[in-house]
Amino acid sequence: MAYWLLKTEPDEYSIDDLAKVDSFCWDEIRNYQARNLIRDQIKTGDFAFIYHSSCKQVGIAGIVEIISDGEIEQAQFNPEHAKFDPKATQEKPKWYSFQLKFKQKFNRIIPLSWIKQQPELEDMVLCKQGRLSVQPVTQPQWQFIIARAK
DNA sequence: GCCAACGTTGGC
DNA sequence: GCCAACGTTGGC
Repeated sequence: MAYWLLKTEPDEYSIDDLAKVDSFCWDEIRNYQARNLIRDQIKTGDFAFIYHSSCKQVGIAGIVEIISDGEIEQAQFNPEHAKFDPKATQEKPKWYSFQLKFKQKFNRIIPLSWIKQQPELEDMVLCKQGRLSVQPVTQPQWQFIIARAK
C-alpha cells in the first residue's frame, strides 16, 4: 500500500466538498510527472492526504482512500471541456485519473509552515518541489503527520 | 497581486 | 536537442 498527497484549491474543491459525496473522480491533472504516478503507481487501497493550496490556510486538511487504479481520463476527449487535449486519442490517451472517497477531515489544518519546520519531514516532496500536484508520501512521513493530527 | 521557481513550447 | 521565451503554480 502506498501513500500520496493531492493538492486542491479549496475555493474550487475542498475537503468539505469531498465529504459530501460517496466517491469522486480526481481528474484534470495536466502534468507529466503527476500523470506517470497516476498511470503507473496509484492503486486501489492506497491512501492520500488532501492538501489545500492557494488559500488562507495552506496545509493538509484530511485523508481520502484511493478506490481505483489509474484509469483513462475522459475530459481529454471532450472538445467542450476546458481540459480538452486535441492530441489525445482513444488509442493513445495522454492523461489519467482515479477514483477516491472521503475518509477523514482533520480537526485543524496541518499548516505547511509547521511541516517545513519538522526535521522528520524535510525530505517531503512538498518541501522540495513545490509544484507537483500529485506526489508520493513515505510511510514514516505519513505516520509522523497522522500522529500530529490526533 | 507579486513574483520566484518550475514546466512547456517551439524555432533553429 | 538546445535554450530562450512564455505560461503556470502557489506561497506570501
